[in-house]
Formats: sequence, structure tokens, C-alpha cells
Amino acid sequence: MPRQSLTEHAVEQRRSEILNAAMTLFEAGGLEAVSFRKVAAALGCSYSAPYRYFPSKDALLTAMRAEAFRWMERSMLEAIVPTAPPRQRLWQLAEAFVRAGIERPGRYALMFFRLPGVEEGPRSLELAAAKRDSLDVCTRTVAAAQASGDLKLSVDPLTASHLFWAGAHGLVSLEVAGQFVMGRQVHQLVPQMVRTLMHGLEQAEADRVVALSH
Amino acid sequence: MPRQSLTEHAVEQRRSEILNAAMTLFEAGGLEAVSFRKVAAALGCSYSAPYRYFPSKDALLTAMRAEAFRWMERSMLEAIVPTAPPRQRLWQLAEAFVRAGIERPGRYALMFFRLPGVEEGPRSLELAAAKRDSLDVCTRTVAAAQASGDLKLSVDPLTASHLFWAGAHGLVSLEVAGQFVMGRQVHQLVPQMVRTLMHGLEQAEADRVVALSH
DNA sequence: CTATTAAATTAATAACGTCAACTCTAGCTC
DNA sequence: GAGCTAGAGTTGACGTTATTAATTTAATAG
Repeated sequence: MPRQSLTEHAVEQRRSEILNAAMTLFEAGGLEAVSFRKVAAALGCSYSAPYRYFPSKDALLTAMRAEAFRWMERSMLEAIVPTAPPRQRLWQLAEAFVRAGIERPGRYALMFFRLPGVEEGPRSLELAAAKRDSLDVCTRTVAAAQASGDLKLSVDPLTASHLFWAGAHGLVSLEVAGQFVMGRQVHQLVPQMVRTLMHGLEQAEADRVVALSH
Repeated sequence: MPRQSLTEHAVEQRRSEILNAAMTLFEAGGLEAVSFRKVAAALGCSYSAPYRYFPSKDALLTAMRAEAFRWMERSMLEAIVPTAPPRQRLWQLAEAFVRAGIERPGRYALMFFRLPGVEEGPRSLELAAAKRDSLDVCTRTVAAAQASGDLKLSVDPLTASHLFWAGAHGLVSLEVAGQFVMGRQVHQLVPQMVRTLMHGLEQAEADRVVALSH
């Protein structure tokens, strides 16, 4: 074998350099500020060099989306105080999710918005994994709260976390995607959403109490 | 005055011809299939002609987004049976929302996804109006249900409709934006979401009952 | 008919994604 | 060390795009 190729680590290094440059560009000027040529210019290399690490712009965008999910996962994990009571951890998580989304609408949009075509390629295990992992944070928190007896829900943790996640995402997305929720701050609506969902999912319990008391 | 300019109606006609062509192209091949040149080709005119009706591609995209909201509004209105009990109308609305989103993910994505840059231009009153009107369908339905006494919520109709809308959108968006809700059909989750929100918002009532019964 | 003027076309520019051909260079075999 | 080799990077090119300026077309008022 002739010339030893870059170590796997070095390749990963390059990849993340390119990715970082692309994210910085995106952060500064939105999607239209992201092009192979600008990324390459920022990196001081030729406009075609990044092709060795990302086969297409689509692949670069997909990697950016995965990175956005990882960032959200980190944001949530950092906000959760491990010593806090389980139920409160769920609140911390919701708050972190919303705060992250509002503070960095671009990154947030990257998570959920289909950019290039209509199809979501089945490719990119990386993106799928990043998605799963970030949702898992929510599922685990719910499961922990439920296991500790701090939270009694009428559905399984996965369903509950889907509902929480969707509720929070719906609100943030409405805020991020335009002044839908017009005069109001999502900050006010999200607690309401979480509280309502909690109460609703505990409803079965309450119903039982009502039924018993009759 | 020399050559009479197109009547306002004729201009509107042209605009919607262009818009329809763009939507058809989008429907068939996603965003990347939409370009002034392809639209013009489909219309049989020069690639620069549409510029007289849409000052930029951004403007065309914005109009497409507004059209997507109008479509959603129509879908919901068509699904609501005016003679049905108010509470059931809310269910019909939610179902219609979800069905529309799942059946035409492209159009749905158009509604909520920021396409070009990160900024949502303050321009386009048309888009803002289309957004408002489609949400209004939900708000009015909730308000009617509440006014008729069929639905007793602990919050005002606007807040409630924001929560319903966000909940449904969150789920559909998760489904549309990728296989997030993995093995499950949103069809199952949406009723759960609506039911949970309803129960949660009626919780105050239930709590009162519980309190009274003690 | 002529002047006027909106509408439409053409030509041109700059940027883009992508690819093929090329150069360069570090290491392997001998 | 000489020469080969393959991977990393560069350049040039092609086709497409959005957008603008210059130009042409055509209809109507006088």
C-alpha cells in the first residue's frame, strides 16, 4: 500500500471542520449563506475539496441537521439537574427545549425542516440516530419520573414523551416559523401545555377518584 | 393613455396561473423542481415573464406558502359538518388537519417550514392573513363549543386553540419531517393528544368535582 | 399613422452544484 | 535513493439558477 491515507481520526477532524464552518455560515446568514464555495473559502481551501468528505450538498445539510439534534440533546442534558425530583426534571427538560429553540431558531429549524426536496432520504443513519437519541432524553426522563412514582400517567412513557415532545415542538415551531402565536410569548404557553398534558394524562387517575367518591 | 394595462382581474389571473404552475411543479418534484425557468416553461412563456408578477423567487415561495395555508383552511372547513355537535366538530377539524398534512406532506411542509433564509420577512401581509385565517377556523370552533356549553375549558378559546393547534402540528410535523414517531401511526397519537388536551383543560372542572366530593 | 407605453423577450452576469482531468506529495517496494 | 502509486487537493468546465438591463413587441389613444 502506498501513501497512508489520513487516519480515521484525521478524516473525522476534517469533516467536523467543514461542518463547523458550514454551521457558522448558516448561523450568520441562513441557508443561502451555505455553499460549498463559501465553506471552502472560510476554510481556505478549494471549493471542491469538501467533496471528498461530503459527497453532496444534501449530505452536508443532513450532517448539519444531525448536528442540530445533537446540540438539542446537549442543551437538554445540561439543563437537567440530576438531583432534582423526577417531575421537576421533566420541567427543566421542557424549558431547556423551548429556550434552545427560541434562542437559536436557525438551528431549531434545521432539526425539523425538510430542506432540499420533499423526500426524506432513508440514508443517513447518523441523522436517524441523532433524532432518536434526542427524543430518548425525553423518554428516559418521563420513564424515570414514572418509575419513581413521582408521576403517575395513564399511558406508557414512550407515548407520553411523544405527546410532550410534539406539544413543545408544536409551540416552538409556531413561534420559530413566524409570529403565529401573535401577541403571546411561547414561554407562557409551554408551561400551560406541559401542565395540561400532565393533568390530562393523569386524568384517568382523577376519573377513578371521582368514580370512587360516588 | 396608450396601450391599456391588464385589468386588475387579469393580473390576478396571471398571478394565480404562475402560482398554480409552481405548486404543480412543487407537488411533483419538491422544492428543487421549482424555478422561474421551469415555471415559465410550463406556462409557455419566457423565463423572465413571471418577474412582472413576482418580484423574486422569495416572493413566489411566500405566495406558495400562503396558498398552502389557504388549502389547509379549505380542508378543515370542508371537513366540519355544521350540524354536528360542537364538540364533535372539533374532532372533525383535528382529523382533517392531520389527514391533510399526512396526505400532502409537501404542502404541509410549505406551511411551516422556513425555506430560504433564517429570517421570516415582515413583508407579505397575504401570508400573515392566510396563517391567521387558518388558525381562526380552530379558534372559532373551540369558541363555539365553549359557547354552546358542550365543552367547558379552564382557559379562553384562543389559548385552547393554540394548544390544540400546536399539539396537532407537533405530531404531524414529526411524522412529516421524518420517521420520528417510529413504529406508530400519527393517526393513533392525534386522538390521544386531542383527548388528553381536552381532559387536561377540563381538569379544573374535574378537580372541583373531586374537591366537592370530599 | 404615429407616439406611447405596458408586456414580453433576449442577452448577460454572477453564483451555484457537480464532475473530470489534473497536480502534488507522502510513503511503499525494490 | 529511484520510481511508482494512491490519496488529497486544485483547476477548469458544464449546466443550471436568480436576477437585471436592454431590447423588442403590440395595442391603443390621438
